[in-house]
Amino acid sequence: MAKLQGHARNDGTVGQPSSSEGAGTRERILDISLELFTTQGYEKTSLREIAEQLGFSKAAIYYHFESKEAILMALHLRLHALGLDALRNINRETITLEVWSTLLDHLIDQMLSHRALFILHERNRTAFEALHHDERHDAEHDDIESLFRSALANQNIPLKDRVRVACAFGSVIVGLVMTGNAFVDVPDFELGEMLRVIVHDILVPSSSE
Amino acid sequence: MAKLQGHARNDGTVGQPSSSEGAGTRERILDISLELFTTQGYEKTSLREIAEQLGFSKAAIYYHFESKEAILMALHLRLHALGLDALRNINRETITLEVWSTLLDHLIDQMLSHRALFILHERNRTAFEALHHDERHDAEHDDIESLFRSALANQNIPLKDRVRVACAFGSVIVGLVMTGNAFVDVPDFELGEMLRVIVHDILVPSSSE
DNA sequence: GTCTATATAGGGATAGAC
DNA sequence: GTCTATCCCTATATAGAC
Repeated sequence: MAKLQGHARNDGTVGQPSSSEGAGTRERILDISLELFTTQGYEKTSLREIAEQLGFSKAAIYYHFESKEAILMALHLRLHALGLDALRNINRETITLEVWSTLLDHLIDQMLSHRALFILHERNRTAFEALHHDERHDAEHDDIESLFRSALANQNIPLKDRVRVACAFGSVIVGLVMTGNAFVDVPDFELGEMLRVIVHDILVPSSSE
Repeated sequence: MAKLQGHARNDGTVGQPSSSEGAGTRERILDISLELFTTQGYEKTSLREIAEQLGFSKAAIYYHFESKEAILMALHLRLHALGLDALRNINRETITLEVWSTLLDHLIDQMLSHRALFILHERNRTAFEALHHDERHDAEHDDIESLFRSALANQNIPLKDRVRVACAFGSVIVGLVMTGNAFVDVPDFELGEMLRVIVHDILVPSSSE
């Protein structure tokens, strides 16, 4: 687990091919894996299958990645690399529904631009959770999910509001990643606008109080 | 796949132990599997692991189930066995947002009573989808998911409404199964009421038109 | 109905040639 | 940077004793 391979880069560098251009094989591996992990699931996808689609042998993958898990980790880091710092640097104690509304607006944009990544995460929860347990990727693992989870557990926020935040989050998730191909014809901008309106309806409700 | 084993029941019978009371080993297997499949994922869970928790050997499971897949199928049938016929017998062409609201009310009740089953399904999408492809369990496979999916693709319903249905569905899913243990302290009835209110807010919005 | 023992296959991973 | 060949392990599933 901790042993680093000779010349492979296992860190989160999004990098170009190191010396001469090798057409970014590393990125091709990640792209194919992203697709297969999403459709078949992480565990059901074998390295042989990935290599097959790439046109070369299974063992070649090990030049680029230390292990199968490392591929998933790299995809995980792609998610982290999205500009979600805005979401992480908020004060979790004094947060209001209006702030959540703004955050979800940003999140909708990110999800529209990187739908495939979010779908991967959605459909491989257990695999990603196993990642967290194995390798502590420094500090507190701060993806968007856990940000929301911590908010949902925050006793300072009234329960009713927390449930609404959860539902707003769920609306975005389902609207963008869980519907399969139901809304593929709809332009991203249009779909995003609709979701923003609905999120607003959830967080600033007409009924009650 | 098609070969039936000697004395095992591979159909959907929820049945009691056949002859003398064997304490319903079949159901015990399903309960343990439900738990392990949910926490670790279907693929990551081995029959040895299941047997271990049951206190007997791996091979014994094969007396009760033809295969590992058959266990998942049996759990799938538990979902089917929930009284969701009301949802299936609706007219999909002339359905309105009000009708959807009613259906979701029922769904919330079902999810509250059988949370574990829905969580299992949520976290093992790919495994369940593989089931559908392998074995055509007669007729059109009519679980709740596909009911919603067909509604989301129904061109007779305005796009805006379809997106709202998706979000309402998503709110219920996330509120009940995707939040982990965030709302475990909240009594089912209270949580259900909150969700019903929010679903109403989504489907009968204050903003727009 | 549960056991032990075994067959068989496939997975991840490594060594070393090119 | 990719290959072939191989190791080792674990998984599902079967056979047959008790």
